[in-house]
Amino acid sequence: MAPDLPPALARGMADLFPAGPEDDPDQRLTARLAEAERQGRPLRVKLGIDPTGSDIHLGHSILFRKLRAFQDAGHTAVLIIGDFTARIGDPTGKSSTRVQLDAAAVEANAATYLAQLGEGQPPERSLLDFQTPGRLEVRRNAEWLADLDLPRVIELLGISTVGQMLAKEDFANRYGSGTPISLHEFLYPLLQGYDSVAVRADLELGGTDQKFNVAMGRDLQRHFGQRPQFGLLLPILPGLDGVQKMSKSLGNTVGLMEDPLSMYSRLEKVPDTVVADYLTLLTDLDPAAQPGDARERQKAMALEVTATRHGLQAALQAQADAAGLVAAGLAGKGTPAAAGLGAATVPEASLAGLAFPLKAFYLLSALQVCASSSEGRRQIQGGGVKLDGQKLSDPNQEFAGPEELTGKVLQLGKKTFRRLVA
RNA sequence: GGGUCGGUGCCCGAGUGGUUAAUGGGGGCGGACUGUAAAUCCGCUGGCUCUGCCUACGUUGGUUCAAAUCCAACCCGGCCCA
Repeated sequence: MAPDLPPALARGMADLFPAGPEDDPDQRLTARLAEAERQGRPLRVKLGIDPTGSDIHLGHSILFRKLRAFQDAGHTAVLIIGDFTARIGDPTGKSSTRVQLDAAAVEANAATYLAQLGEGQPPERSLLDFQTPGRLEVRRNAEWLADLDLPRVIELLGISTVGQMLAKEDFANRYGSGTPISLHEFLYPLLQGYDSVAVRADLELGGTDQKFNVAMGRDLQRHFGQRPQFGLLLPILPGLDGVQKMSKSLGNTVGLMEDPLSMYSRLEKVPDTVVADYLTLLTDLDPAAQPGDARERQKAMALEVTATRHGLQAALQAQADAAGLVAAGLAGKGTPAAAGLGAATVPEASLAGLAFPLKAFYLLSALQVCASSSEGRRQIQGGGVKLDGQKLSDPNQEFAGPEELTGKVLQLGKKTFRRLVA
């Protein structure tokens, strides 16, 4: 690793390659940075995302934060939206009409991604700098992948070998365990690598699981007569369980768009073992300078991460509310200070449009606090539902009209709250 | 293409004609406990404004009073052979 990479760029880094002689701009990122500065040319820093879902979570955000660090250092972020790769990446055979539908969904996802990254927002309030001229280039890879002709595809396939592909950890695992691997999946690393060729990347960012693909980009660039890119890899952020990676399908994520209270209260109970990682990867604080007490360290981390998204004011309010809820809970009686909760931190739920009289379990599903009315029924029977601190016991309890509920706080478990409004 | 084994609820995995949304584990949710955590213990874990009614064991048909369990075709996958 280069010891002299600026701290903002080096922070949290898991791997940087190649790492050859210190003065070789093709072998050493610091030398390339120095060269770029001499030439007055920003580096082109590539980050690819596949718009396969609609929510960005903190696990994704560490890469965007790093990309932002390069923007702030004066370089050009090349954000590649994998609208083409996201489509072909789907599991086995979809009909062509299905592919068309997917294209629309992919485009919709891409739009929500950009919005979550802060498109249209001033730089200080968004994850990426969308406004400073020359700092951001958003590209879609269908631009150059959709029209690849067969000869070119065959050329790409010729650059790698089955042996190389099977050396990739993911493929090796699946092959070894008898899990299917479709042939087109072999094309994936090649297409991602071709993205680097298309945008003439100097550097690609990715998680450590991307090493193979980033390295493939280097091979392809060399094949097409370009200077191979560097690869800067960041760790995979552990999820809220502290064990597995943060991933939506594992349900251990914190969404970028979550309200301050839920963001804070989920973060402050993350396992001690990952607090340092979160501090390093999600904030600019010095982990070593944090409180020695484990609980205090959790709180400091949760506060700071929440503040990076919602501002310090909202984060402090969320912290106070979370503490208030706990205090009320420990007191073991009465409302968890429904009135004391900061209005901004408790999401509102509208009663408008509901048909009265309605039963308690139906309220839960109608407000989408529970996934189904059956689940609502079970939660009430399980004693997990409170209205203004009063435990509900009968799922069939009826409310005659909205006035019985308006202004009250509906609570499911310890961390889901809805302020009922007309 | 041939042979063979297999496709069960969020995941893994029992079940091989007949009370029952379908053993068990994981995960998830709720409760107790606690540092709002971990560990542990308990409950829940298909849907429906639900004392009942629906839909479920790859798909479609068939046999039977009765099928996830038997038969046929088809779809999908692993392994071996080509």
